[in-house]
Amino acid sequence: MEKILDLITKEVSEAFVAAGYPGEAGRVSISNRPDLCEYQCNGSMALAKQLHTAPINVANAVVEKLVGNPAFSKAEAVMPGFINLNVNPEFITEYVRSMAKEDKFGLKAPEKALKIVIDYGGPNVAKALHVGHLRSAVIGEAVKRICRYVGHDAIGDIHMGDWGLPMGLVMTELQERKPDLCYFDENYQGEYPEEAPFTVADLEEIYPTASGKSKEDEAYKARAMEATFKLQSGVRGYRALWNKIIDVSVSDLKRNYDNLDVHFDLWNGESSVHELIPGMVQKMKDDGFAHYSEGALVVDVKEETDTKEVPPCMLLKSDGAAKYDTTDLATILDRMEKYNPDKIIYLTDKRQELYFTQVFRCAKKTGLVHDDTELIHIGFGTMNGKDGKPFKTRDGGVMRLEYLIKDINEEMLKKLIENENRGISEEEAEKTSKIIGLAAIKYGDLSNQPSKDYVFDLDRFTSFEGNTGPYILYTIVRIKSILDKFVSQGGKINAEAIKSPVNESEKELMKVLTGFQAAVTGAYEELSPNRVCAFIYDLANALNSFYHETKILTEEDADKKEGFIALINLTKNVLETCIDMLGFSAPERM
RNA sequence: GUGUCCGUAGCUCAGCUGGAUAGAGCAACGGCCUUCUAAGCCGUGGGUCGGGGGUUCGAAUCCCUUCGGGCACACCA
Repeated sequence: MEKILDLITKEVSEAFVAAGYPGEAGRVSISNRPDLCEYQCNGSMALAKQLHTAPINVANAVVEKLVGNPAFSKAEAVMPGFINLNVNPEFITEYVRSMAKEDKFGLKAPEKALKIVIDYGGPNVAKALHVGHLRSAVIGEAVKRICRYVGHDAIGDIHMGDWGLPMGLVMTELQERKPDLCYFDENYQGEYPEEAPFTVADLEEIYPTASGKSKEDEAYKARAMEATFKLQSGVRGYRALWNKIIDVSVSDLKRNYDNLDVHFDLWNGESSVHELIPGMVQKMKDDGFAHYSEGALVVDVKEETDTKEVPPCMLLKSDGAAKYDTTDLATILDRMEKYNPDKIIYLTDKRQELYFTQVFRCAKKTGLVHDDTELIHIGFGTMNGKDGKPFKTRDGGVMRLEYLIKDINEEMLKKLIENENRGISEEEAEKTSKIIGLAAIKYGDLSNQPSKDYVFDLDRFTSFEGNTGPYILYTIVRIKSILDKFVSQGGKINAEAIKSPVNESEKELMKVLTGFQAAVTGAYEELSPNRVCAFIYDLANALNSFYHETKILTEEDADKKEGFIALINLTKNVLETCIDMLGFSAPERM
């Protein structure tokens, strides 16, 4: 079904046409003066400017045509030329009733389901996830789920850093510590052992150590580079050892991402496209796009309209090694071959903006993608601490993601225990605290605009008052509680039995519900999950107001009661659908 | 230096393609639990939308300028 604003706009546009004006001027928006009206149309004023007439004359003429329209309970022209509208309650009621009946609350399917690859996560193998990885995972997962809900085919790819010098460093340090490992024996012919000769904890300690050594010790660095080269050129033992590193690391990453309820369809990395690079580079040379500059092989991506200098995209460094650029381009090539996506969306820190314009231009210019393939970079801002500077631990180090989540969950658990224990067992409390904790973290992030920096304030997030994830969950749990009680009293939920509103807060709740479709499509079009957050916050507020004004279970009029139940049931379903899109869920009790 | 993003209440943030009195939350203050979860609801106070110009009937929103901050500017990812 259509968005409610489109339906209303249609009525008003017809009135414009009937009055002899172009219909485009009939665009209706939600009123910004709720004390005066519910919806408004400002088209008369823009139109009057073109026609050199007084706006109020246009508005009056249009309003004349709106009189008697059953959709509206009020239509009036107000100086200097606003058209103020109130919609007939039955119009809203019917719309909400349709939402209850239809699949996806009446959300229109897209004309064509697009294939969308979403590149997010971007962890490095053998390194612990830290807070810097949080936004990519949280926003990326939400964007993926929103794309899917809207009706597109979205593929999430983690795109791990699993190939360059870091791998060589880890292997070098391993050899330093355990030189007798069979992996380093060139004459070794047998099978390599099942068991990895290290744990995740070892890896997480080994990498920084090795990285530190290589900065001070030239010889060490040279060995690491050699190890990297051996790995990349396919030396058997190095490949086998690398596989172990991947295995150990990936299973740990999976555990961490599972905790965040973030799931990838593809666990590809830089290594996945390694073999595509030589052919791709050769082709770019043959096609005349790549040329040497200062010893490096580059593709120029400057454009005449540039207001700043855009450096060329570098395929091979002057030492002949591939770069991050090269890997990303090869990844695009790989994705085009395998999935032929309509869009590829990247989620990284916004500092990589210039880098991605280079890569995207290069991909377009060299014909890696079609002219109409959309390459999109969502650059998100930094997660800051209360001091407004990038989030750090108390001693100034990088905060591990795992610890951050643990801190939140512990705070939540404390809070749950402090509050009434509604017969909740310790076990349930612990489970619930994790659910609420995740909602707090994700909503706290997603309710901000992706591109902006935001302040991650643990105290604020765990105090969970106001516009927070826990408030949304609380609202859902409240509804569940009423519905459970209703059912246990022998009631039957008739989901489609939406009745005309009996009071202002019920009407308001309905009006907010009608904004579902606009919120979801807006979030998709702008790739901004915060649109969904803003919507559910409004919805939760409207529900809570309604809750206070209306006694639901004790309502004696059975017809009214059936309507109340249907309405809060719909509200619950919409809220749960939305938080699922955002990537978290609600507990049964809290 | 060049480019780019940002500056809205004490704090954290909304504000859709310019519209009528700039909105929330936190914090402060005042009400509301014998009745569906008070993690809630209702209310009060708090703003020259960084400054200055301009376009417009009308600007937080568009343009210019200025101040203050973040970030990026080929062999790191």
